[in-house]
Amino acid sequence: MTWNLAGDRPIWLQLTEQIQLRILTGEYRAGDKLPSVRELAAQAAVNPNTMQKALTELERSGLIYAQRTSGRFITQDGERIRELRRRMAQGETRQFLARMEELGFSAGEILELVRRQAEAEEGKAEEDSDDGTA
Amino acid sequence: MTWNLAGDRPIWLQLTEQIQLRILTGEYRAGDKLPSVRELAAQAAVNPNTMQKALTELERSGLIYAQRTSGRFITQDGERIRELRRRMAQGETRQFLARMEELGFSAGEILELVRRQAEAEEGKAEEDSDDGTA
DNA sequence: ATTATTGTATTAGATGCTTAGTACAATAAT
DNA sequence: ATTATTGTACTAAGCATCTAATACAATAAT
Repeated sequence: MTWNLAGDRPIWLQLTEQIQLRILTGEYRAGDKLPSVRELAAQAAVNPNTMQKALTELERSGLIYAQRTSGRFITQDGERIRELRRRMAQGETRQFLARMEELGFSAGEILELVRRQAEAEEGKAEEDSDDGTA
Repeated sequence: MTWNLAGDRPIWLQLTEQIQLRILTGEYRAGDKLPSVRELAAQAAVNPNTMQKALTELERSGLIYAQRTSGRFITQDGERIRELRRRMAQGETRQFLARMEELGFSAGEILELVRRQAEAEEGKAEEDSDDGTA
């Protein structure tokens, strides 16, 4: 995964979300040591102050904690991480359904769209990993 | 539908999106006259300049057009509106799938979550409109 | 002809975000 | 003991957004 920052929202917020995503997906695992503020800032090509703000936000939510000079670490509480992942998925789904219903689609139509889009992507992925043989 | 403005993105952008949504859903119909800039700004409780910027953006995309002193109107091109609605739906679906797959869910799991969430909401809606009889 | 409405443009000020630069305290590494 | 690393804090400057206050031109309404 790479850092992907859009211009229409505060960067520190996007950093918070993306680091959280890395924790939820296991790219950063429970108990792991995070790179230092300066290192993360360099990776993401942002100012250390901005990264600092993002990390402070993640501490507030309890997902990471700081130790004065050893660095920052992911929480040991794996169940908390899995639970948050479940809640995120539910939130995304609820939000998606709400937006689609605002656009005037019924539950059945939405399911059909998701099914078709998923198939389309799967087909594309298979092509990408194809060796070209028939 | 009511004006719903969050603080983490430019207000003029959110206004653009929400007016567009009203056009796509038929709340504003093809050929309709829009309220004046000042009127819309008052409705949304924002500065007229901000609403002006939002409307200018919608003109750029061809969804509305301005007539010097008569006001602003929705495009007559109904097919264009329906086409944009289809594309929006596809975009939302693609984006949703991408986010869920980032979270590590398979196509099958995603479909199941959507199905369950849709049922949950349907049940809730029925309760809401229920007269209380068994 | 006069008035009101509408789109449009401009300037100024307040606020938040981001970067840049610097500094300090605590402690791990040597 | 000394040095390097780390989290943390602060100030200043640049920039975009938003609000506020006007102003002007075109034309619909009267």
